[in-house]
Amino acid sequence: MNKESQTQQDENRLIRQRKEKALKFQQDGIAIYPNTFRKQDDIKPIVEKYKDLPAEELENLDKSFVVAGRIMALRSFGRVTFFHIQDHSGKIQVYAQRDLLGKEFYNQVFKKFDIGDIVGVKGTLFKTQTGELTIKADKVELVTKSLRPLPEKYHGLKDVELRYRQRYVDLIVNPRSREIFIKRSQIVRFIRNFLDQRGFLEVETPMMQPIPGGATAKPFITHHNALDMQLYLRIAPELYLKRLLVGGFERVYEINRNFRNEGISTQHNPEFTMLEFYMAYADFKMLMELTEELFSKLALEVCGSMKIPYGEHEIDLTPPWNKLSFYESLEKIGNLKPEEYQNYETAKELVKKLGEKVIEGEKLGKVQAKLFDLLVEPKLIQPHFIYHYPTDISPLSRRNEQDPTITDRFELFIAGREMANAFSELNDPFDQKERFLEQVKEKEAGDEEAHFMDEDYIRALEYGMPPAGGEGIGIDRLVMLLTNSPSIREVILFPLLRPETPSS
RNA sequence: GGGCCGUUAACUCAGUAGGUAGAGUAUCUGCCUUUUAAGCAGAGAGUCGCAGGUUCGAGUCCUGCACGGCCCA
Repeated sequence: MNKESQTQQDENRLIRQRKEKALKFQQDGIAIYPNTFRKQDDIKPIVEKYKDLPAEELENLDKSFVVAGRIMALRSFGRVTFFHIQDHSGKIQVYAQRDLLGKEFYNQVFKKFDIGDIVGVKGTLFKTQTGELTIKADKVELVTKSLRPLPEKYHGLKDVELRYRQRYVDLIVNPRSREIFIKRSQIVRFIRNFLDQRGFLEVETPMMQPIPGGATAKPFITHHNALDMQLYLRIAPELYLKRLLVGGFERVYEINRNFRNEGISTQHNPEFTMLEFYMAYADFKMLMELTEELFSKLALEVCGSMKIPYGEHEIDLTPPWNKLSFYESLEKIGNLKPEEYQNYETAKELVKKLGEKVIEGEKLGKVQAKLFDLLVEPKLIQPHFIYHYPTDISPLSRRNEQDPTITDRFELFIAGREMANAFSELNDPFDQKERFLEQVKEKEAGDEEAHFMDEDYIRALEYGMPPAGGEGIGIDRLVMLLTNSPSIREVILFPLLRPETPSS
């Protein structure tokens, strides 16, 4: 079905009526999409400033306001009409009286305005008998005609599919949705300030990479025509950011999209936003403190408290947070004995018993990570740093000085989910090369998520990268946490959906 | 990829035992100068997601498909 017939089929009586109405306006010389109205006031400041003023004082105010917004509700009484308009800041009631607007205008033009139309209003403030601050309109003019009816005023738009596909409608009618995205913006801004104040430089590194690296994940593949070259959408910016440490920038960060070619769930969207930052002359322990400070201050700023609700839980982000080594967590939270997780065969059996697959030739660290995912992660509701991950599953992390089989790395868990991943960076090119070679072996053995060899990255390390700590924080999950959202799709404006089919 | 659930008017939802499809909001026509989920009277509005099947008869039962949601992998 082509686009034209699809929109035609889409058309129902309500839309047809509105289109006819719009054409009639045009025939009568009333512009339906003029760009001449200039608003002077935001609604919210007016409401905040005057809503508590007594009626008599409002009468004597002698002040005119010029606002604009979308008509959200309309109550008409013959010669007088009440309606609410909504702008980006808030909502206010407007009172339109036939005798004030002129009989002909009121009957022939104003009464034909629809819910959803954007109008400009000029008028003075007063209070209705029920005490609501209201603008008495001297003038109402059409700014933009709306051709489609808005969802029901009381229940709003609930259908999640429609909310995601037509986010613009969701944003018009669901205040909760608007709040989430305003908060998201505040969160990102706060993080930028936080890092800027500490001397970090914001940078942008390639989203299209010839060798995808910095994480274990399946990449998207794309192609550049002029260069006739295969490219990958990045799975992480890590290796580029560390090249910048080699280049002499000692503190860098990037907030941008990563792309991972994996399933979709309440916690995964194929493209998602990640903060990564790198700090020279720092180690993973310093990053723990920095993370505690960032999250707790962020919660205080955005939610007004370090204790925040999430689903059925109350999460307390007040530092310091719980800290457990990876193995300790398997024992204390996963209730495993060392002999159960340290013995390769026993650990493998245990994973299978818990219903997960073990791939032939998988290393012990990977099997232990599966035990962790199954037995420990879901229980980490309050903030927990889990540190000293097996070297097997940490190909870019610095080895621990005492025990080379583990790394100076931590992950942060809140509400049963990974929120951050950080480590003292591996800056030894000899070791890094060996780790890459290990990864290549795993890749050849069939692990699609294993790292590629990145010769240029090794070359960069050979010039000398200062010792550093680096961390990645998933912004979407952080926003979920701070907005008490159960699904990642609630915090992404346009989550990936299959294309609309004409019949669905 | 697997399991469960959903898809009925523009929106939010009902729909009994398989017997011609309902409500509220929105829309249209009246009445109405302080309403606020305004009110009153009346009217119109549906390929019941799509395609098959069973049946005298399917929104309802069966199969497949599409889209979405939740859980699992």
